[in-house]
Amino acid sequence: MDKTAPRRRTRIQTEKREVILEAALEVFSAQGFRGATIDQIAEAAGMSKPNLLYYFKRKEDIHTTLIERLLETWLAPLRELDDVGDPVTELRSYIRRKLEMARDFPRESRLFANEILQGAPRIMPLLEGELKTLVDEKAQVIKGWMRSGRIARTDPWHLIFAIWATTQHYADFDVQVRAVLGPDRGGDGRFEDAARFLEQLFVEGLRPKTAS
Amino acid sequence: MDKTAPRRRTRIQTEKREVILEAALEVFSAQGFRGATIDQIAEAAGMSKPNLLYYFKRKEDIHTTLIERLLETWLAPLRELDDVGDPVTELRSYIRRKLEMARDFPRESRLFANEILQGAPRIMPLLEGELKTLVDEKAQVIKGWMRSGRIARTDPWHLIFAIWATTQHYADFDVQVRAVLGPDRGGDGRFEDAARFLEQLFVEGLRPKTAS
DNA sequence: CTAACGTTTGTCCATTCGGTCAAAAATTTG
DNA sequence: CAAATTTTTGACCGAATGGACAAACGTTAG
Repeated sequence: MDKTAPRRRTRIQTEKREVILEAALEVFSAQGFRGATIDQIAEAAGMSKPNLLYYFKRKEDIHTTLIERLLETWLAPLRELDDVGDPVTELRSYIRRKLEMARDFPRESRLFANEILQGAPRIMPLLEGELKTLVDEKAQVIKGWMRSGRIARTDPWHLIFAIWATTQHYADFDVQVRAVLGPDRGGDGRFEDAARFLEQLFVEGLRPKTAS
Repeated sequence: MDKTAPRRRTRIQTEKREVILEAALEVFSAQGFRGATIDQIAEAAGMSKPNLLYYFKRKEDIHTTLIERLLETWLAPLRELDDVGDPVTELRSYIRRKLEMARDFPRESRLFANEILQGAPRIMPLLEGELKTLVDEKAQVIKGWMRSGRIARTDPWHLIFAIWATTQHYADFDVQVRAVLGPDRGGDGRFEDAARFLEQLFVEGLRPKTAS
């Protein structure tokens, strides 16, 4: 008679858990795990602390749920990187998708950055497992492109790092980007400027064109 | 008779403050400001908490001192970016210097990243002031190079962001880089691989060479 | 309607944390 | 050496924080 079987989730539970996760994303991404308090999350979710703890037993459970869910969304663009079609076009649209994610989901990006910065205590296994596997796989695809001479020979792993770094920079270091660009250039247009720049950088580099 | 004049600093004070700052860098960079506790810093510095508080009245004072000091070191490579000499060489060595800083001072990089991620609450003025001024100035230098056709025309500000992002990535996301590269490729050689890759990326991009 | 189950809240608790303070110990100075 | 000053420490404090709990309140199915 194993009564520990996980009970079916109620409608209210489903909804409230969602509200909590949304609020927690806001707070965790801005304050980090230790910086965030349950009270802050509860207030952002519009409920009392004990009520929140009814849906998630521990603070860490919220964080874990958030990160697990995030990782899938986060890696989706890389998963889509495909062997068919023109390599330069493929990479260009990967960069574009990643930049759009930095624009549309900056909180998720910062949540992830926070976790990695602290040494990834809660997701180390995922990095060494799922993530590494996926990157290795895609690195092979890129290597194929290089072997067939359709893009320049270089290190595929570091190429992927460079794409991650440059795109996520616009989410993680947003305040710095805005501060440096100033009120005018730092406005909404900054993502389009970034897109144009990154496209050129990754495709052409900085070497001047020897006349057109 | 203003007796509040700052007393001369003792030898012991000078030394102990240094020990504390070193310990605090270790702890702050790994835990963030809120995540770090005075006890942790005190222990890392080999002294009792009240003793530490004798040298720095408040936790925030340590952090502020650390960041102010850091910013100078951090911007030094950019300051050196000079108008004389070959632009590609200049940029290449800027990238190399920044990458060396990521390798040699990863804790400083993470301290800075933590601060920016949390919205730069303690250094916003510096970003909008000193930092912006410097970047604007160097952007003009780069623009000059572009006008004279010695490097390709593109956005100098986003170019600087890209250099920051790609180099600091190896400090801030170190655990992820190691996890993905695995034990062999993630060893000491990863910075040289990164250097080679970044040089090629920024200079040539990915477009395949049209036969040599 | 009512019993069973799900949800919410007020209260409470132990721990941690930043910081204080007075007194002891060590060091410097005359 | 002795007085003055600096350094160190143990004990302590109030506030914040993660979490427990039982009682009250709502909802729903028979």
